[in-house]
This record gives sequence, C-alpha cells and structure tokens, in this order.
Amino acid sequence: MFTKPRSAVRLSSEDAIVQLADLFRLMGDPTRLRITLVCLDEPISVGEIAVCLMLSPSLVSHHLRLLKAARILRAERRGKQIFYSALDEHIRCVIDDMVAHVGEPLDIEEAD
Amino acid sequence: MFTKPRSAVRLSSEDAIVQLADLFRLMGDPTRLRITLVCLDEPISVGEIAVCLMLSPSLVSHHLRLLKAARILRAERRGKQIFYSALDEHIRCVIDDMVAHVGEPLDIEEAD
DNA sequence: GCAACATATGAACAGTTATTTGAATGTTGG
DNA sequence: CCAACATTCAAATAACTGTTCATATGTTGC
Repeated sequence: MFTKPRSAVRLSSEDAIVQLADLFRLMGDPTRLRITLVCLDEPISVGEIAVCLMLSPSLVSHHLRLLKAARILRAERRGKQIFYSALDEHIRCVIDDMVAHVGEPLDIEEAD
Repeated sequence: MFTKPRSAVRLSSEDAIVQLADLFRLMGDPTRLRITLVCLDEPISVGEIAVCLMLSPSLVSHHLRLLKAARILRAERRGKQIFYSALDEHIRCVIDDMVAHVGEPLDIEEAD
C-alpha cells in the first residue's frame, strides 16, 4: 500500500491516526487555539485567560480540561490560582509551521 | 536584550486565528487526515484514494474539495482522472511535529 | 452524438460539539 | 469554622459536521 516514506511520518496503526487527528481537532477551534496561543507565552491563570480573551471562566476551564487531557498544556497550582502553560515546544513548532503554510504565496497555478 | 518573543507566532488579527484554526480543524478528522497522508507520498487519483482507504469516491471527493480549498492539497488533471498531492512541504512538517509531540514521553510531572 | 468511466455536487440524516447557565468543589486568610 | 475568591463540574440548548444517497458534470473513445 504505502511505499514511499519521504517523511518521518510513519503511521501504521489506526490508533495513531485517530490520536493525531484528535490533537489537530482540538486546535481546530478558534477559542481553543486562542487559549493555546496565550499559554505559549508564559504560564497564565484561568481567570487571566478569561479576562484577556473576554470569555467566561467556565468556558475557559472547559477548554483547558481538554487541552490538558491531550497533553498540549500543563497545569500548575500557585496558591488560589492555577497556571497553564505549553507542555513542550512541539506545539509551538506545529503552529509556526502552519503559519508559514498560510503565509505561503500562491506561487503555483492551481486547477480550480 | 529583548526576551519575550520566543516564537515566530505573531497573530494579531482575529482573521488569522480563524484561518489557522480552520486548517487545524480540517486535519482534525481521521478520514481527512488519512487522505492527506496518502497524498503526501505522491500524486494519487480520487479513485485510488477511495480504494486504498476503503471509502466511497463521493466521500473522498467531498473531503478533497475542502482540502483543496484550504490549499492543503492541489489538483492536477491527467486524462479522465484527477491527481491530488500536497501543495507545499509545510503540511508534512506540521504532521511530523505533531507526531513528535505524541511520541514525547511523559517526562514532566503533571498536576492532575 | 452516444456510452462508459471518473469525479463532483446537493440535499438530508445522524452524531458530535461549543457554549451557556447555575451550582459545587477546593483554596486561602482571618 | 467561615467568608471570599478561583476553578471545576453538570445539564441543556444551539449549531455544526461527517457521511450517505442520488444526481449531475466532465472526459475519453467509438
């Protein structure tokens, strides 16, 4: 079936694809992506995120739970507040690559 | 020395975020991600994709339209058939990064 | 032109998901 | 323990999305 591994991507199992798609789906919601971006800069509390993005704390918490479960963000308690930040640097890379993709000029003639 | 911008990501406008989220959302469906992965290897026709992934040609076509509109894939007609392939290399990078993220061991203690 | 094949389109259904609202849990300092 | 604050949970609604089916468009060779 697949014969040409030109990339590091080698996804044999169905599970791996579903898991990967899950991560993309999570970042596919504008609200969640905004939350993720804010957390990339530095650890930030739930309340701060809510104020910063003009969202209800409840909604922010809801999304944070999903992002934490997917290991995109990590939580760290400091007193009353809980600060969230990126779990590793890969997410930043993923976003940077995608931004580069968006910025790519339409140099190739397309078959529309 | 300036210290803050650790990432190339600088998304001021709402539009840019929505556009970015749109790309992630598209890759967030397992079927669409599988189609994308197959197209990364080499140009492949709609029918071949359908057979290869055991999907109806109609469904494949639906997804391809979205992927093409988002400039993730490009279409090229060869006789009766239409071959699809990745529009640029960024998508491959994005997926590779995400795979690396998944493979990341749980080295950091988490606040669950 | 017509038949056969390849892909695209549109409507409709089923399942999922983001958001809101209100209450509940947990933490700190007196 | 109590009050005040921060976060989380749960149920309900509204909107979206993937899939299927049937039909249409487009291409090739006779």
